[in-house]
Amino acid sequence: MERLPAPSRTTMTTPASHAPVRRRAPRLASAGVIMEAATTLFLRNGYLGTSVDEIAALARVSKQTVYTHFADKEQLFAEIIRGNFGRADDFVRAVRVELHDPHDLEASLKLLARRYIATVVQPDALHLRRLVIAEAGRFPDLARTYHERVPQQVIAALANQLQQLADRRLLRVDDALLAAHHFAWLVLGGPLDAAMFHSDAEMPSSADLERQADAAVDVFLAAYGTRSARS
Amino acid sequence: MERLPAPSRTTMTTPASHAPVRRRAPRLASAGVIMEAATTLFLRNGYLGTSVDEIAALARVSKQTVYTHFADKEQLFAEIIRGNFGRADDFVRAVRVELHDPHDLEASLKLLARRYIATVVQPDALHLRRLVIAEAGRFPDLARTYHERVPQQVIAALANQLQQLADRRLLRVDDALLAAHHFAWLVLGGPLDAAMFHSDAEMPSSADLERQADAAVDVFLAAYGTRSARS
DNA sequence: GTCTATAGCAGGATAGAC
DNA sequence: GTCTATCCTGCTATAGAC
Repeated sequence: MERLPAPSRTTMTTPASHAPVRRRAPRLASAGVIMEAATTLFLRNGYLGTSVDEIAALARVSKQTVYTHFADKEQLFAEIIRGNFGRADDFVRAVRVELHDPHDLEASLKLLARRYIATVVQPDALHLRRLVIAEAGRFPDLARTYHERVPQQVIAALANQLQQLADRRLLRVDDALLAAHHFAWLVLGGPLDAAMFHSDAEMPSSADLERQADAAVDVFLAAYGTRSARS
Repeated sequence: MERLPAPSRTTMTTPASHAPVRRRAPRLASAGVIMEAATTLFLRNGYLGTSVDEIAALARVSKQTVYTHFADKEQLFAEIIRGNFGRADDFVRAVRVELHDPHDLEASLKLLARRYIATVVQPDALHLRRLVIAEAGRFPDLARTYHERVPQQVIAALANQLQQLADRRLLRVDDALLAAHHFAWLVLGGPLDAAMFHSDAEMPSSADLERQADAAVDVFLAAYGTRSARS
């Protein structure tokens, strides 16, 4: 068995660090280390591509210790995915703050668009997305729940704010949820699609992504803005 | 070992049935049957989730026969993915035909938008997409090439036609490739994202998808149309 | 709770007969 | 080219000592 390097003891035991974390009894130290190791390996090699032996080795515990904390490999996997349900919370907050009472709506949308892309094409977020999609056949409930709790939460928050802006006549929006989808996919579509198929190394430059973010907002405002600002 | 049902002898030996098919020597019958079986299983259960035993059983050949036709499991997988590079050809042709000299541009775009969604959320196309993304880590070159040859071909064809329409002053387009991305993701974003996370059964209704297609085109034309047609 | 050791089986790939 | 039989490795999960 290959000897794996010691796990970097970063603080990620419970990614959803805000929200009312009512996660049963406080797990012992080793459980956290195991989850950390398993997260790394599942994200890198997928569910079937990761063995419990590897997880134990990376966590520097025996395989049996893994099985005392988690009933089986499936449960460990599910718990890891559920532990990431809060992953978009920071960005959701940013949406609410930035669009609550914007002085310059176009500037606020462009800022959010850039941050939206940055949040989503972050390697961990990308690999998590790939993983959940890859295992949607094996874990259909988990995939559906993840979708509702993470990406759809962002869309819902956007829809909320767009509706408020429409109420104040700062946007012309009929269907706020639809408009939120249009914003999201104008902004994310290109970068996210490319990122899903490419390895981490071959991402577009930040400058390029920012130009795409701005262009997406221009299109969004052409359709939904109150004053057409295109040349 | 579970006895699998006989493969439905449909015609899919070489999905890219048009294009200059220069696929070395004409393979023997069994190779086609094996690829057909392997395609079914890879799409359903993923690369690691599919065993060569299962493929052989579904193809009704012995495992050794699989290995006489394909060097190993990886090569069989790669050949199957490459066999799907022509998957978008029909839609690409439709783009060229429909936007070549449209009498009613809005109607043509809405027709294409509906067909675009239908093409992409088709179960086989969806599972293939999931599969390629899931294995992007294990087969990075294959994933990149697939992306260039299939989804990006569609975008490129769209960009071409949008540029021609812009030359004829039927659209206002600066960057045709960017505009094509905007069209693509306004149309596909919502449905495709939902489909990637959900099982086949829980797709939105066709009527719903058509309304989304129309709404996406409305937004596209608000930004890129020559006469703003929104109320 | 943690370890070492192992059961029990399925995986990819090959040998050798026909 | 196709088969049956087999090798050997690696997998999930458990037993049993401490």
